[in-house]
Amino acid sequence: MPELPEVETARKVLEHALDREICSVDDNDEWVCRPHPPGEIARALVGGRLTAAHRRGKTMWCETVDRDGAEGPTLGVHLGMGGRVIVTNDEGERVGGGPERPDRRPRKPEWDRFTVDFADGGRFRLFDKRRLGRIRLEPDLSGLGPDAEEISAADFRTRIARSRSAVKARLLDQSVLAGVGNLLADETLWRARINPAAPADELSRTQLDRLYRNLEQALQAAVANGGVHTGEVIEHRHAGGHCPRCGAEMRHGTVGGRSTWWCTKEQQ
DNA sequence: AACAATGTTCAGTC
DNA sequence: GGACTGAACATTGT
Repeated sequence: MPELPEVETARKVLEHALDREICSVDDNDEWVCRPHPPGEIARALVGGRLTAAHRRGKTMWCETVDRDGAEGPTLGVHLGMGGRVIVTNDEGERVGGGPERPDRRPRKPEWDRFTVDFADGGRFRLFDKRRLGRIRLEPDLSGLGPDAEEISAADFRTRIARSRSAVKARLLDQSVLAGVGNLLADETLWRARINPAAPADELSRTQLDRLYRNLEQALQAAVANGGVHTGEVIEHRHAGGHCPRCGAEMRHGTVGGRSTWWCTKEQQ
């Protein structure tokens, strides 16, 4: 489920993995750790420590130091479509909370795509059934726009409206602003009563400001309530669903290459 | 059985 | 260069 709110939760979990000596690293999943060959990330980290956990949009990265305390490489962590960060103590108990979803099915060990073991017996792992998450050294953040939680109204307006593309495609474009995913985009557009397919450069100043306000509100609500799936329109995104405000039918289509639902009456 | 799913990236095309 | 499409990744759920 990771969009900005979930990734921020994961970042906080990751903070529990800081300042502990790294004694071994399993980086053998060549897909998740690409382009690094197995062992490369391990060599870069073993003996050192993670010292800070940052986030911009859906991308996280840790600062590191080596065994002598000198600056080490940054470690990029991306959850992809369904990855989770899990940190445990020396008794295997979860620390730092995070999604409390009890596992209904037994967890296969191979779903741990990357693990860092600490000298104190603790462990950090990227748990990711779908293998769409990613770990890499020195991740390139230059292609990311400003974080959706931090962008100003004025910056938001200019960046979104700079193109003819559908406004939803602009919201999803991580180089325009970072952190909005498919569900949050639908929730935001529904709250703002704007058609997802509307050309971004044809939105009025009023609409852009309404979009901005509703993005910030949807973001706050998602953080407070535990994730983007708690959005007001999310449970109505299905065939036969109705708008929870006006009762009109919800319509489905593809916008910006992603599955999209909108209210036929309020989002014309 | 077929198809869609919260994300990114890359190749190909217009 | 910009924008769009489809594929790839592996698994689950409808």
